[in-house]
Amino acid sequence: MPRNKEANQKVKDERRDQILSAALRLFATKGLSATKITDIALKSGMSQGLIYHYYKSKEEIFTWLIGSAMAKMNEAALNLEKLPVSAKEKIIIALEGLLKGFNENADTANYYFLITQTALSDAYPEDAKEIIRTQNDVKYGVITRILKQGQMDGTVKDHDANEMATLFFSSINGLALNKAIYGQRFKMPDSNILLSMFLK
Amino acid sequence: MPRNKEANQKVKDERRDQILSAALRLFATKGLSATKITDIALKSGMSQGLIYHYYKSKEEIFTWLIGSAMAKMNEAALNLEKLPVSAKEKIIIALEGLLKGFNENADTANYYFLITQTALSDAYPEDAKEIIRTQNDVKYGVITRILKQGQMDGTVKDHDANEMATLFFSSINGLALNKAIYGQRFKMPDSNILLSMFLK
DNA sequence: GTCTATATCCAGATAGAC
DNA sequence: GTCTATCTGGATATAGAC
Repeated sequence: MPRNKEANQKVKDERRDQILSAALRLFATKGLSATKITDIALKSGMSQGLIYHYYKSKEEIFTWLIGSAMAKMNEAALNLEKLPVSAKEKIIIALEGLLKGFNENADTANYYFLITQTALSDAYPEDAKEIIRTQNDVKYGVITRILKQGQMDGTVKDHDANEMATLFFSSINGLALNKAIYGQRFKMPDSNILLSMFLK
Repeated sequence: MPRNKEANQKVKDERRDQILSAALRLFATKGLSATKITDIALKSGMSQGLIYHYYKSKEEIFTWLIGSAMAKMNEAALNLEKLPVSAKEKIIIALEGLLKGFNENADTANYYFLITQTALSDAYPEDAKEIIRTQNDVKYGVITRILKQGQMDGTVKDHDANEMATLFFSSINGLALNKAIYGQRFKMPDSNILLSMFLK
């Protein structure tokens, strides 16, 4: 019995992951409202009914995705801040890492779009919006602090750091959306062009 | 009789405009699928039934909006290209005009978001997607040509012009989305920061 | 032209068999 | 745990009165 319990738990986790990964792509390409539970069931290879065995509702799946996306992003941002390198280096690493992520893993761009949609739209679950509202400024804070540090050591341009951070994420977001739209056909621009906004 | 005909036509046009302007805001904040015809009716102050007197379906309203948005943008782009000023000046005018537009007219940002959504999502009308597919490269073409001209006269940086154009619109799009999300609370960054990506 | 009432359909969620 | 069948609500679109 205790043995089976573990095995069962593993199956359960796998199922939940299947659902999440199918849902992520569907939500990103169709939006929450236009994604039907049957779509998710079809794509994850199970019946509609079974979905409800693992999640209470479509909204719950959605909110779960947003929560884990924000958690991953914030973790990455905080790890970046702790790296034992200069501010300038951190900015280069961040930017190149993000662009590379978009190229190598389609889900990365999808997560970005999901977050944008959710923040913008009234039609998304309130608790998902709440997660974004409370957690979005973590990564903004990290980049702003790094930029300010770079200004102190003279490697970063002397524009307003908050405005630069806004442009940092606006541009990244814009690129993510382009990537999500055009997929393989989208050629990521050279990171040096973007860097020239921030670095002296 | 011929007199009334004109008056009637005017009322009809006004009604159609009311519907379009209500629909634009709703589509931009909720997405196509989550926007109900009753929402549009409520916001434009008429009954559901009447909407169908002016438009065949929700999708038709949507496609109409996309068409007019693309037409306006392309017209603006082509006018920009014809201005009797230097390439550098054109880039400055374009960027500052866009940022100003986002600040002064909320609909501008909404149009951008609508277009992004439509390009990305399978759940949007095929003819709307087609409009974007065929017309989106007009403005890309304009900016790319201006950038190349600026490279020839030595005022624009020597990165790949296509990549710079991509970054131009990605950044603009990202800012438009931020504006659409945060409205008044969003402070547009100084255009000089963005310009530093392109100008020497 | 405009409204109210309604037919029709479709999707979310549940129930119950295996 | 998984499926099929079904309940139920809500949204699109239409019909018909004024």
